[in-house]
Amino acid sequence: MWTLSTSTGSGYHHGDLRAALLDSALALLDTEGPGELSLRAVARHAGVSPNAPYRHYRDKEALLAALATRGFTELGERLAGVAPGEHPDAEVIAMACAAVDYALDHPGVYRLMFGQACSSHPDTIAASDAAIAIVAERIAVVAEPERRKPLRVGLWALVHGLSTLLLDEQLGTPTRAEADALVETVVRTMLGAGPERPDGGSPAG
Amino acid sequence: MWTLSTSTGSGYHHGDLRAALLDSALALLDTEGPGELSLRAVARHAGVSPNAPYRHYRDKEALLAALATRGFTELGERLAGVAPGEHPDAEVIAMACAAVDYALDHPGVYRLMFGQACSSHPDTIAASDAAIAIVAERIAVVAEPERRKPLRVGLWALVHGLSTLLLDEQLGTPTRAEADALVETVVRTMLGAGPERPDGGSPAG
DNA sequence: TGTACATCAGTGAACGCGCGTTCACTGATGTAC
DNA sequence: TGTACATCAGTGAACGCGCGTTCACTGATGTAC
Repeated sequence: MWTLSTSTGSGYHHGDLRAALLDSALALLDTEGPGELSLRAVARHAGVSPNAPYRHYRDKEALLAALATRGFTELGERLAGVAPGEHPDAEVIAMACAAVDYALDHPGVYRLMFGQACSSHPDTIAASDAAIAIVAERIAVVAEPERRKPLRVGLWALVHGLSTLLLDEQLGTPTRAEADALVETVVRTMLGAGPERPDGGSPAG
Repeated sequence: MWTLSTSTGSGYHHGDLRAALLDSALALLDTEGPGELSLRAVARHAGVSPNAPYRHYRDKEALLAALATRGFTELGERLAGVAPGEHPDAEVIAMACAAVDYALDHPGVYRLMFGQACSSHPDTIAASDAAIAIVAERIAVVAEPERRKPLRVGLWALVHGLSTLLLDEQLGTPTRAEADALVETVVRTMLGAGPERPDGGSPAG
């Protein structure tokens, strides 16, 4: 089952354990959340002995860093994939929804990404910076220069807050559709745009 | 040192171990963060044998719940203590700062309070609801009815997002004063009020 | 005021557990000839 | 095409650790008489 990425399938040699371990870690993380994740459990899930991971990652921290890096990369792709809308505010709202969706799709990885632990690894930092840059770039279009920084931080905080509150079930247990609708309404309200005004309008502009 | 709360001070009997354990847990939690907190470490910090806590708390979870409950109560007191300002927006901003300050003062407890783990205990839920009610009450003054819910959720998410991003050092490592200033600017910007307009003005009002 | 005793609130040793990590080893792979 | 062998990528057992929790026990307290 893991062997489809290469031609080998002997059983003793795995094929692409490095990637399979990341997949396993991701699967476990989205069930349990980081902190509970153990390297042994990852190996177990990948069907491999407890120390096999050490052939591919220096230690547990290295695997977590790789996971967080992959997370930021995927998040960045989603953000970059948001279609440029006719109205800048709609675009910002769509990006907010995309980010929250990512968090809801990958709770454990999301928590890992924004926890304190993983800020150290250079790869992770680079991937994180790249994702942030995508957002910053688009916000620059919406707001006049001196409002950009607070708006960027505020949006980030708003989205991150919504994500974690939803993940931790502090906003009830909405369906995905309900959660998306909530995020849209909240972001729209906070941006000062009316609930349904199509052209949004730069707040206090 | 722990015995000042009662008259006993023999050494064998502690005096008020129940409260001392909470104090120890709080101290440790603010250093390390939850998840790393062990019951044994709490007992150690309180200068007591590993199983002494079981005399006062059914298990580890019960102690954590008590800690989270205390946290919500203290947070509620800070929020309630925000002086009613002349301008409603200023009041909301002051409450946001108070909440972020609480998080910065008690990182570990804050993380515990808003983690998934502690939402189960009824006392904790009650304390949490009380704190939220305080905020909701004041927001009701600022916004017209149909904007209240998104505004409340949005503010909560914004404040929670700022708190966790600051705690996890994702917004650099500002001093307390810098952090407060940032929070004020961000909240003001997100509310649509101009950076220095004294009367704030209900956004999009 | 003094003493017997129930109760309370600690101790210290032990349990089983899963963890991260290391060790010596071995099966599979692929390359040189 | 066949074979020897270095290298790679796994195995299985073991290490020491700290954990949550339980057990039997004991020192201190306070109350009844």
